[in-house]
Amino acid sequence: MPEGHTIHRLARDLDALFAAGERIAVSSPQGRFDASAALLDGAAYAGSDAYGKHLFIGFADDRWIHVHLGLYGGFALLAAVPEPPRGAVRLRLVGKAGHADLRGPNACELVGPAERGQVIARLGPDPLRDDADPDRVWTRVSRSTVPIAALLLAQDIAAGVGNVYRAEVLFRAGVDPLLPGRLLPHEVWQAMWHDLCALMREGVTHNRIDTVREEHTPEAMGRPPRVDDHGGEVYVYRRTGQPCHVCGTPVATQVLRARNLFWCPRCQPPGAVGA
DNA sequence: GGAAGATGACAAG
DNA sequence: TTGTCCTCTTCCC
Repeated sequence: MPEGHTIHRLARDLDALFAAGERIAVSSPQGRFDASAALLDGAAYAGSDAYGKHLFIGFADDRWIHVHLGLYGGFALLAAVPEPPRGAVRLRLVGKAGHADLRGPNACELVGPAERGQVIARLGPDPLRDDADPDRVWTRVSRSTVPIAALLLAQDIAAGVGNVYRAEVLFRAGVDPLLPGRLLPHEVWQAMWHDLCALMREGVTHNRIDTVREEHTPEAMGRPPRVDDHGGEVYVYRRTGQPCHVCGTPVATQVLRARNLFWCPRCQPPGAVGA
C-alpha cells in the first residue's frame, strides 16, 4: 500500500477523524510503543503532516509520532467503536469520532521538532507538496550515471515515489528504465515530473494508483478490468509476461537494486528517451 | 501447517 | 550487495 500518496491521504484522513485540540487516547496494545504512548495518552491532537513516505502525527507541545509504514505497514482508520485489538497493533489512537490502528510499521517513534526536522532534511522534494522544487531533483538526476529507475526510488532525490509510480511514470514517458540519469533530456524530465505530480495527486484523491490513459482503459480496449490488491489499473507494474496494453509485447521484469522493475521492452527499448 | 512474497529503508561489510 | 526488520495474505502441501 504505502507510497507517498497513501501517506498524504492518511494525514488528511487523520485530520478528518480527529479535531484539533481534541484529547486522544494513545496506547500500544502490542506493547512496543508503550513508554511513548504513556507520555502522549490524553494529549491534544494538533494535526498530521506528510513528507514523502513519512507521516508525522502532531500533538500539543510540538510532540510528534513519526510513522514510516515500510513495506507492509498499515494504518486502519475506523469510525466504529474500538474492539479489542486483533493481531499486532503497535499504536492505537482513539478519539470521539473513531479510532486508528497501526500495524507493522518500519518506524513508530515519539519525536520533537529537532528530530522531525532531521527526517525532513534527509528527503528530496516531494511531488505532493506545493513547495517541491523540481530543479533540485533535476540537478541530481542530470549529473548521475545511475539508471533513472533507481534514481526515482532514491528518497533523498525525490521523496514519496515508490515502485508502482516509478514503473508507471517511466512507461508513460516511453523512457528506458536503465537509462543513466545524465542521458535523460531536460524536457523529458520536466514532462515526467509533471506527470508524476498529477498521478500522485490523483492517487491521494482516490486512495489508489491508476495510471492507464483513457484510450487504453479496459473499456476502450475491450479487455477485462485488472483486479489486483493494489487496487488500480496500471500499464506494467506486476504484469510480468502479460501483454502490454499498448503494443501487446509481454511485459518484462528484472531485479534492480533489490527491487522488482517492470517495463515494456518495445515501448521502452534500450536507450529510449521518450516518445 | 508452512513458505513465499509485498508498493521500504537501514546497517554492516 | 547482503541481511534484517516487521505483518498479513496467498498459495501450496
